[in-house]
Amino acid sequence: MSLELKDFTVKNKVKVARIEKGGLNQGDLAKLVGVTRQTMNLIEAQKYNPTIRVCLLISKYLERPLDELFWIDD
Amino acid sequence: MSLELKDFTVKNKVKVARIEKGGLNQGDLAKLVGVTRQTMNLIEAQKYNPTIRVCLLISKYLERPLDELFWIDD
DNA sequence: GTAAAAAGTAAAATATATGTTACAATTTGA
DNA sequence: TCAAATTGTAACATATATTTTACTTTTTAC
Repeated sequence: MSLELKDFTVKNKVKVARIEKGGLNQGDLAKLVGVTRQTMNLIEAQKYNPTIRVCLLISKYLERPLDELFWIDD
Repeated sequence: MSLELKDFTVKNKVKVARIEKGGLNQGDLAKLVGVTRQTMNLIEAQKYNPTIRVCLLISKYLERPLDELFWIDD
């Protein structure tokens, strides 16, 4: 059984970055980005693999580069 | 009718970056990343919105930062 | 010029990101 | 403390990313 795409778990520091930004809760960020709070919760919990569009909007509103917010360790 | 998520079109320069890397065709890159050639074709044609995992792997194999490869114009 | 390779594309099926609703657990501030 | 705000989570529904198969068009190399 070879290495599958899903073996590369995407890690992120969205939660840390959001809190460092200050005064922004999950619901606020979700609303800015245009997803539900539940989706933002799952992203912060690293439970799945968002689309680049959502990531770009998170990057924009948290004012952090994509490469700083999302990575895979290999 | 307010602004929807889908109004933010994701742009990318994957095709340019792949060709600049040299000696890598769509099929090669697709195989490295672990998606089909058709998916890579649609991504390069900017027909849709890939997941961050696929983007991270493209970034890795093309040796370009995410922020350089993908963006939204607003 | 022509054959082979690469790229573009499309329809139908499948996997999964995201939404909706609802409730429980935890944290925060008075 | 205790109530309110925030966060975690779960089942089910929906939208869409990705696959599969297959064919056409364009590019490349001889």
